[in-house]
Amino acid sequence: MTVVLVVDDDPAIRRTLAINLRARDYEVETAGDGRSALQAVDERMPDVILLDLGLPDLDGVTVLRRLRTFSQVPVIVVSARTGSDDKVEALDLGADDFVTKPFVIEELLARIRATTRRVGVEEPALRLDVDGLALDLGDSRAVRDGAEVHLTPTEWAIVEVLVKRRGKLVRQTELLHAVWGPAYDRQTNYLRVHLASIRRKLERDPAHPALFVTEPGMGYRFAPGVA
Amino acid sequence: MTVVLVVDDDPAIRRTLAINLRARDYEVETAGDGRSALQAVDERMPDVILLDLGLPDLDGVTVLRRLRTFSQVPVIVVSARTGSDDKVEALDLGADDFVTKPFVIEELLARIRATTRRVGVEEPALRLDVDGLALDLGDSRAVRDGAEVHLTPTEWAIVEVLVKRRGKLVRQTELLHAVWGPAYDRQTNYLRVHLASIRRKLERDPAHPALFVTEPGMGYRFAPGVA
DNA sequence: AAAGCGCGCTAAGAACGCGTCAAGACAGGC
DNA sequence: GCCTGTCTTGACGCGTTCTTAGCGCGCTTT
Repeated sequence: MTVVLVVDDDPAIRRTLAINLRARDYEVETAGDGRSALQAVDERMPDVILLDLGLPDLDGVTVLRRLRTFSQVPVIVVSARTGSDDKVEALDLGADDFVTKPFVIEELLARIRATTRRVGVEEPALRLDVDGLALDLGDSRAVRDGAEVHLTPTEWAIVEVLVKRRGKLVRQTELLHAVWGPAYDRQTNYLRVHLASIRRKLERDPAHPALFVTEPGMGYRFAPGVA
Repeated sequence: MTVVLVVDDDPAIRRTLAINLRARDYEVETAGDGRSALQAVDERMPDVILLDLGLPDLDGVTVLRRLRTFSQVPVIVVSARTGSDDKVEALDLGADDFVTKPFVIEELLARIRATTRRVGVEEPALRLDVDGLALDLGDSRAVRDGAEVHLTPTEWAIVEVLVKRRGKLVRQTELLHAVWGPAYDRQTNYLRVHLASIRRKLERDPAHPALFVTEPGMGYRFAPGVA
């Protein structure tokens, strides 16, 4: 699980970020000033830090400088300062990215993903862990109840499409088009056969699928957590 | 010397960036469209790419997608598109940063420094020692159970790609592209033959590979420690 | 109630992918 | 010019995966 440390003196921003991050399956730690931020880095070893520059005790720049004396953890500065001087300073002190307030949450999340990807941290977007099933699309690995399961290329192709749109209905023609190409729009029996083997490997009870659900007449849906 | 590839359809921007970068002792290569950009990556192996999204032939997003099928080189998107959707898309496709035009040159330079610094930090994975096998990518030396083993240039090229992405699946087309070039995408038999000799030299039991694992239909994976 | 449809399931043959071997091509060094 | 090491190319066998067809069940339609 990826741990994000949010450092900001404004409780409202801490809360907003925490909610959005937790909704994306990040684990969130918060700090309201520089000292507790540095302490939190020591204790929690976060995978990425969102750092505001305007802190009550230490300047954000100072926090960054001290941090870099003992840790290489990725830092994304989130600040109201828009001047390029501030950006240059922060980046040269070891920050990995610089986002100005007000920010669009989607963009910040994408920048977190980009940064963690570069550093090699596992992304929650590509990793997922529900109901005893662990899937890693980036690594192409699947683990059911602790045991590694082998999926064939076609099975992976189907699983990827469904998982990337988790919760949403994917029509049969869409799946066929994505996996086999436009010419196979009508080969719904392909799906029946391969979904059967996918369920046999990934479902807890293949006879009563809880994860890879059929919507009769429409398509399939990856519905985790809708127990 | 750090090589920067500047991809933009506007000659004025190419020139401006080239002048500024050369003044900072970067080596600069330029490209005005997507195809020549991808070609330049193959030929010059740049350390960082500045990529405009509005190109005359291929969309910048397409360039990025294709690029990521064979190279992990850092990409900073430099675009006039300011929408957060564009940013999210580019970042999730594998871009490392996103700068909007017009940009302050100092900030762009700082972002280049930040990106290259981050990539340089994780490099020292050049030596490794697992399961009786010692590899030194810098020296191109391999030692199996105390005895020095000789690898051919092609074998080294393959091993390097796999080891640098240890644990991750590397697709056959990626390997072929990285080792033989874009024209050899289909020559999967090259891989079969060379992987055989790599295993004969590096695996403890070449008949049952534990390190250089095949993922049928997908690619290969260097998976140390997954005993 | 019967017919039609869509889906899950199974099993078989066909097709594919991989590892292996061996022979030929090629280049560099002596 | 020959020798050595390397890379390419083709062929074969084996195991896996995909395709295809057929059957049964449950739901919807007529």
